[in-house]
Amino acid sequence: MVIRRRSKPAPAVAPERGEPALSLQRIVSAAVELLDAEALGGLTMRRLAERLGAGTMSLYWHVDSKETVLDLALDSVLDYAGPPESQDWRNDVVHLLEDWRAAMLRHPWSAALLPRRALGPNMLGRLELLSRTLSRAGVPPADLNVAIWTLWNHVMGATITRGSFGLSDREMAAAQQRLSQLGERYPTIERSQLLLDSDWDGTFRRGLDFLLNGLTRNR
Amino acid sequence: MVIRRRSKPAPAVAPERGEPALSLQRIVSAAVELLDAEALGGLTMRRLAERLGAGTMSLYWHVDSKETVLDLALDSVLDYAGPPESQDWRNDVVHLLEDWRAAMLRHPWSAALLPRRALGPNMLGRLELLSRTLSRAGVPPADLNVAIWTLWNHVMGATITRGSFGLSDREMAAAQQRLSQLGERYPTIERSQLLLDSDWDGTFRRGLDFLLNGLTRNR
DNA sequence: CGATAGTCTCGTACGGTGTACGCCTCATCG
DNA sequence: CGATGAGGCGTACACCGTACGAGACTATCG
Repeated sequence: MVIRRRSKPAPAVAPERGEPALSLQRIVSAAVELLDAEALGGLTMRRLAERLGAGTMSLYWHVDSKETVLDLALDSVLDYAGPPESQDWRNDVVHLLEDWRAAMLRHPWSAALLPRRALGPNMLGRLELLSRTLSRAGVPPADLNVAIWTLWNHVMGATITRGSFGLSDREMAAAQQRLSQLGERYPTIERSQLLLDSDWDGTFRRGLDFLLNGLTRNR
Repeated sequence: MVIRRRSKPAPAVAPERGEPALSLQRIVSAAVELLDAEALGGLTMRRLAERLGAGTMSLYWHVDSKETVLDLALDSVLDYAGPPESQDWRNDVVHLLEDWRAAMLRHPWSAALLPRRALGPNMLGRLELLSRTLSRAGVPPADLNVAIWTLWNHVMGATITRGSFGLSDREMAAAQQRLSQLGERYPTIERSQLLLDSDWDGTFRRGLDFLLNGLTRNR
């Protein structure tokens, strides 16, 4: 009887012609695809390798650990080529932050990865750009860090909220239903249809306006 | 040779006299203790059971899955007996939100659990209270949801940021060091010592003021 | 040419995880 | 007494991340 090598399954994502079969870039982008398709729980080193047509342990030549893969995946989703610096700094800030939020909402798993300290180059690039723009707008250096973090907080909070609650209409309707059944315990938020009638994009935009007003008015 | 039952180890957390050995309450509070002591990765169904002096699978009589345990642990950390309604609604709001943030910072693992839709009774209670207070402050019903979510976003964002970046001085110094070595790529945030010189509590408070000003000024 | 030293791939194995399943004990009730 | 059901738990399974070391292939040097 002939023992034949188990044939390797064809990779779901073929390497570009002439490119190395495995590389950090290919690993990261395959990870993003897998996360997009199957959410956080779907990313497994084994499945990631399979998708690349490689052995599981081969990944570890390019990558320290699964944690690294996640950090890189998160950062890779945040690349940004902002608009050229315009005269209207406020427009620039709004654009930067709305794009930021949109990028994360495009990849719903990214919100869950936020609560880890991971400052990749793209994240830092965005912070740097935000910082420069605010400086240009006249925010004095002493207030700069406050301004940056406040805006960052707004983006992160809104992203997580939207990602957690804004997903499925069916689910939200069910939640609101449950809320109604709880009856008299939560009358106010039940009356305002907090879970159903929320305009997430508008809320983000209005909160942003309030913050920008406050941050720039008092010099 | 006598085969004797392996003696069960004494529980780290003894049941109250006359209370059932295992109960949802005891499970949840043991989970919180374990999370406090060993962070998210330290919570294991096996270790949780061991801590309670019970068999692992016994937990599943009271609880559907580990997910449930986490949801309950998160919510249990958020109970709140607010101050009696005072005349100063703004004070009430600030107190509620600062306590909210403080409660989560007291249990650093809680931030990582946020990005899951889990509206436990305590969470809902806080939302309800916030909603009532804002109503009392004169926020019209049409703006209520925007106001609630904006403030919620601020709390969540600030909590996650603080929990991620405000932890270890040593770590932050290292990060800022790395940032300096990256040299010319991020000059602005390097100059402002974004990672080191940040006043997290002050930032939270100031951002909150801006939001409250904006949310209540224009009716 | 052969030897040597990287660079990269990967099979095996280990200790851990969450939990499905079924058996056990025990209090209660008829 | 037997039946019932609540509650506890041991075993087993599939799956996870990854340590380890053996190989393949290439480049470099004597």
